[in-house]
Amino acid sequence: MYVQASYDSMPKMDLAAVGLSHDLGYRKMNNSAPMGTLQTKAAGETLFSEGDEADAVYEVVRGTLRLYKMLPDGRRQIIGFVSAANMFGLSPEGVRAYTAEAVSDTALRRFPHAAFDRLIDEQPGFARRLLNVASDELGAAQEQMLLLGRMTAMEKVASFLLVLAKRQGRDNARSVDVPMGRNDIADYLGLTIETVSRTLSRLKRARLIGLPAPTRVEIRDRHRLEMLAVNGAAGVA
Amino acid sequence: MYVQASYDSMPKMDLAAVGLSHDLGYRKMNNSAPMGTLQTKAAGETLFSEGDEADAVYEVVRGTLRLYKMLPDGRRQIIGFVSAANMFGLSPEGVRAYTAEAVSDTALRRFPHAAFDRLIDEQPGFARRLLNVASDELGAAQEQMLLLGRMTAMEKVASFLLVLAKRQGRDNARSVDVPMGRNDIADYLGLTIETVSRTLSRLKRARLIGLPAPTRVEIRDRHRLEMLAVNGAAGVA
DNA sequence: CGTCCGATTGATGCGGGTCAAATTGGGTGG
DNA sequence: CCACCCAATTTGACCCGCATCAATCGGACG
Repeated sequence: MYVQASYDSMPKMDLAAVGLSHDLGYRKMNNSAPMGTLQTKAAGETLFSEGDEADAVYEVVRGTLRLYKMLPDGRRQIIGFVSAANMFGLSPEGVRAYTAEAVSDTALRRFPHAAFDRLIDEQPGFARRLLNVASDELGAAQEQMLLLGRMTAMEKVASFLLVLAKRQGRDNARSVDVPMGRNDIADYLGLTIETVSRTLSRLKRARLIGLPAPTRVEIRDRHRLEMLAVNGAAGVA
Repeated sequence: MYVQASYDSMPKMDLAAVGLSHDLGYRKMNNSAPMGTLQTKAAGETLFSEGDEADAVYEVVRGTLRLYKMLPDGRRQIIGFVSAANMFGLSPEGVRAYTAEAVSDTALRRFPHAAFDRLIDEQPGFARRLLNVASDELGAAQEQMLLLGRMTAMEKVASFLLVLAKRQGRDNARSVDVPMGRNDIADYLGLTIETVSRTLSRLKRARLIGLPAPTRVEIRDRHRLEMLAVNGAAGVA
């Protein structure tokens, strides 16, 4: 399992949730042969649930997943969306802390923990890479805490759109793909679907965005949107 | 810098914020000689600020710190409290993502990143330990997202008290020390100080807790408090 | 063309924020 | 030991942003 380290221009990886991308080189580490087994999930299907035994890490090949936690009465908090070229599911203790479901049809590569652990021990630098990924994830989670705890609905929605855009972003692409429904957005931002919908409508009315379809947002005035992401509804009808 | 691994019964460590504790053995790793330089901060003093260059990791020897992020208009979200025997401040990219301030008078040990990185590379197993810590932190951050996004004030406060108790916990200790003020609690739970105060008062009136002093909470009915942490205000006057 | 499901829009209510005032208690000096 | 001071906490009155409840709306599909 020893391989030559080569960390440049490799697939991206997310450790658990939040959309940052990282190159880990797990592919080249196996001499360019892709390790891990491929599998698919149709939209809405569950990959694993809170409480399940955690015995593998996943890479998203195609599609998007939502990761969420639930309260006993059904209230749901989505802790992150994971899309192509990102990884998730690393949890050292044996039990899943959240559920993973396909938002759209997805293809996934599965890496059993055992193999992953071996790499950590045998491949110098690999662990540090993972650590960097974990720290970035942690940073993103902390950013989301600021959003959930201290931002208004308008700030939350504006921030969300900008993060989506940046994540997909060919730089300043006008059109952003929104694969998840309003329900998912609401449960990610700590709002209701009605508030998400109303807020998007306000942004549309103010001509900051366009909504050609529910799953597509056209950013018309990025600058003002960025102002809103920090200053709230000030300046929007 | 090579040492013999020995991971049992060692000081605890927090990677960034949230109160989980982990044994990393960084002390024994240096042949029992404590590495790192000692320093102190008086209550209210700042250790580092958001945006500063990150060049060290810290261990809390005595006291408690708050880690927080702020919006440009002054709104603050505390992302975690760190107390004795825990660590924080690991961030691979060069810039601090949050500010660290002393809640009470503190003593800290400072570990420059360079030395830490060397340990990661040279000490087999150390990186994996760190990774476990990071993953636990991430899990705690996700738990806090659920709290911030989907819990009521009552659930937030009840959860907070129970986490505090468990963290200090000689098992089911009645009396919990609350070193941080109402302002800090509010900014940690995404509430205002008035709401925190009112909620604590309700719990006191309902005889679930006692408040012998602002910095001390006596847990009188742990069971009902646990119910509240999940079911909200149902069943409290 | 009808059905269905997600999204939008409208009307109303409430949990928690805001503004303001009283209370408490720890620290200090007489 | 006591009186005072000051900051933190608590309590009160009121208000608002977002949730809730309730219709429509609109596009995809048969």
